[in-house]
This record gives sequence, structure tokens and C-alpha cells, in this order.
Amino acid sequence: MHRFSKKVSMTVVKRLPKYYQYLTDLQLNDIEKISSRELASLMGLTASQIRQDLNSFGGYGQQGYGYNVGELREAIKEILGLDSEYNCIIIGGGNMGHAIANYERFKREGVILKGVFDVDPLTVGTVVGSVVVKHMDELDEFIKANEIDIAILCVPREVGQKVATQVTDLGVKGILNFSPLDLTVPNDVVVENVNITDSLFTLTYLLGE
Amino acid sequence: MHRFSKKVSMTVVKRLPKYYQYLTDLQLNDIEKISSRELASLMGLTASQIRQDLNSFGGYGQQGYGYNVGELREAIKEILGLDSEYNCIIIGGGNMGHAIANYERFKREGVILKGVFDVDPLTVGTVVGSVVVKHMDELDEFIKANEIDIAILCVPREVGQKVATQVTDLGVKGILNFSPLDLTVPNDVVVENVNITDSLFTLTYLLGE
DNA sequence: CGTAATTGGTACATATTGTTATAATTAATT
DNA sequence: AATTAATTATAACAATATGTACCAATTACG
Repeated sequence: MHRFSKKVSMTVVKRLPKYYQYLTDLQLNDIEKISSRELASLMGLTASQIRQDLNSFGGYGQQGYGYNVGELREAIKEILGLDSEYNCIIIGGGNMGHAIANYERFKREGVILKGVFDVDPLTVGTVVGSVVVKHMDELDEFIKANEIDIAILCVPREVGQKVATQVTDLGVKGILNFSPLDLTVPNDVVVENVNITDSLFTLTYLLGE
Repeated sequence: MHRFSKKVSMTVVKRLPKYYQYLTDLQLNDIEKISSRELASLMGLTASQIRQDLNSFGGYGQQGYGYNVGELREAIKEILGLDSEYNCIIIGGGNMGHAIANYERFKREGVILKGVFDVDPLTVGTVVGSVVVKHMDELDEFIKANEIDIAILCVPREVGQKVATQVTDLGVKGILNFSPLDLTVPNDVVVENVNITDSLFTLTYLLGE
């Protein structure tokens, strides 16, 4: 759990995964140190903003030197909660569920796929990612038995809210929501939406500008 | 092309697809009129903000009456550019490409899937969505011949920039980017990113708060 | 030890959002 | 037809949030 003196705004939080990505790349290229100015040029931000962003979590840089890539990456990894492991399930074994299940990156960062669920008899029993798809009837039992932290929703709009309510009732505290609707969940549950339709429409808007 | 007196901020633009979604739902439920107060309660915004948002594009409401759902929906549809049609291609016929290709919503809103491309010999020739997957070797010819407006990138990180450059060189002006990297494109090209890894990391961050 | 580089933090500027108030307009009621 | 209630459009303002500029303090390094 975080204990930062300053409260951090959502816009800053949304930049953290980007920092993490760039720092990971730098480390892979054996770059040991980087200045805010260099990182800014790389990421298309201002050096000032980067220093401000990073400093809201703590003084990871060294004056006159810059930032140690490895240390900063580890720090951000921890801030993002990626030093812990998470058990996750995918609900909806269609193409989108399939796609997510095969994201190697998830496992590499400690998000472990424990199960995939669907209602379609043709899908149940097939292998998706590393697991065999189970029927939704088994969901309640499974979540209780496996301490699931995150549910990834890839279900049709019509059943999205129902499924969200079901999993949060069972104690799931995080939802990555690919279903194109706004979910209503308890206060202690966090939802991150990936709304592909909205993204497409934003694109068509921008095309007309 | 838009001709609005006021310039509209990106935060407002990002809300437009939401308005469109809610208005579409209202219309499906045969609701003919709605006040800013009612819509605000539905969407979790303030009435004032809704009036301000909508008014930045024109006076679609009627004093003493509210907004006509059908008219407002049509207006937003046009603002979003969804009164035109767009030819699109998907690059990368893996699970993600598959998932997008089967989104019925895209076609319904005038975004027509013209082709799917991949390099994998096992994927080329299979049917994805409504089309047969072609080899990337045919991409250049195809884009020229079919006036492609939008390219949907579902390729691995390593080749994302290369493909983006290729399609923009051929005149594609919009990219919906599912590949987890930041693309560099010409000024007149618009990119909308859907970064699933970033979304997951935002979720793990929020879980630790 | 001196110089150049660089952060941390503060102050400032800009953008966004929310609130309040009011005139204009419409619908509903009597 | 007149009155009342509802509601938007618009402006002004306040409160936040976000981004930028600056500079003292610190460090690296020759």
C-alpha cells in the first residue's frame, strides 16, 4: 500500500506505465543513467514535468547526475504494485478473451491467469491461454477457492453489469473492463475501462477536424 | 469537416462517444426527450457540464423543454464524423485482430472492414470477420486501390512503428493502435492508442492505493 | 577545487471543471 | 390568453488541476 505525502492525480498515474515502459526499454539497452531532459526528449514530455511527476513519489534522482535507470524502474514497478502477484480470471472466452489470455506480458509482470469462463458450450472445455475454459456456473466456487484479485471482463454489453456485480459480490477488487458499458461497482472496487468503440469514435472525430 | 466557433478541448471530445452511447440507449428505450439534469444523473456528470459540453458545438437544446434525444443523437453522430463512411483495414490477424474484426458495432457505424493483413503463412488465407486474410506483401497495392482511411494496428511491438510508417506513407490518415508502443507519425495523421498493458498497470496501481 | 550538469521544489501560468446567476424560451395550467 | 414552472444558453466567477519556468542546492567530474 502506498504512503505518499502528496496526493497524486490520475493524469500522473496514467503516465506511470509509460515511464515504466520506457525505463524497461532503456534497461534492455544497457543504459544505466538518464537525465530528465533526455527522458523528456524520448517520451515527448518536458523535463520539468518528468521531474515533477517522479518527485511526487519521492526523490529518485540525484542532482548533477540524473536518474539511475535500474533504480527508477524498480521504484516505479513498486509504485505500480508490480512487485506483488495478482490472480486474475478472464470472463468471456471469445476473441477478446483469447487475445488477453495470450498476452505474455501479463504473466511476466505478475498477473497470473487462473481461469477463463464462458457460457457457450462450444467454448467451455477448449484451451485458452494456459487454461481450460470453465462454465460460468463454476465461477462462484472458483473465485472463492482461488483468491482472485482481478477479473477481466470480455463479455457482451448486455451482461456486463450482471457479471461485474457477481464478481464484486465474491470479493474481486479490480476489474479490467473491455465490455462497452459503464459499470457500477462498490466504492472499494476499482475499474479500468478499455472502451474500443469510444476510441474508434474519438479517431473518427479527429479525422474530421 | 467541422466549423465550430469555439475550440473544443480533448477532454470534451473524449466525452462525446459517451454521450452518443447514452443517447443511443435512450432512443432504443423510446425516450424522446431528456433534460441536462436527467442526463447528468444518468451519466454521473453535472447538468452544468453537460450543457456546456453540448453548447460548445451548438444549441441543440430547447429552453423549457430539454434535449430531443433523436436530434441530439444525430447531431453528436455528425460531430463524431459518423455520418460518413470509412474504409478500414486490420493489420495483424491474431486474436486481437480477430476480436476487432468481429465487432459488429464498427460496421453499424459506418466503419467498413475492407481487409485483414498478416505475415504468418498459417493465418494468411483464413477468414477473419468478413474477409480473407491477405499477406502483408499485398498491403501497398491494396491501400492504393481501396482508399483506406483507417488502419487498425494489432501487430507486435517490434514491428509497430515500421507498419505505421508504411501505411501513413500510403496515405492512411487515421490509426487505431493496439500495439503497445508510441507511434511517430506525420502531423496530418491522427492516432488513437488502446494500450492494454498500460490499463492493467493503472489497475494494479489503483488496487494498491 | 572549480565548473558544468542536474534535480527538487517553488512560484507562476494556463487549462479545466464546477458553481452560480440570469435572461430567454417553451410547456403546461388555469 | 395570461400565468406559472421548467429548462437551456450564456456569462461570470471560483476552485482545481495541470503544465511550465526558474533557481538554489547538490553532485559529478576533470
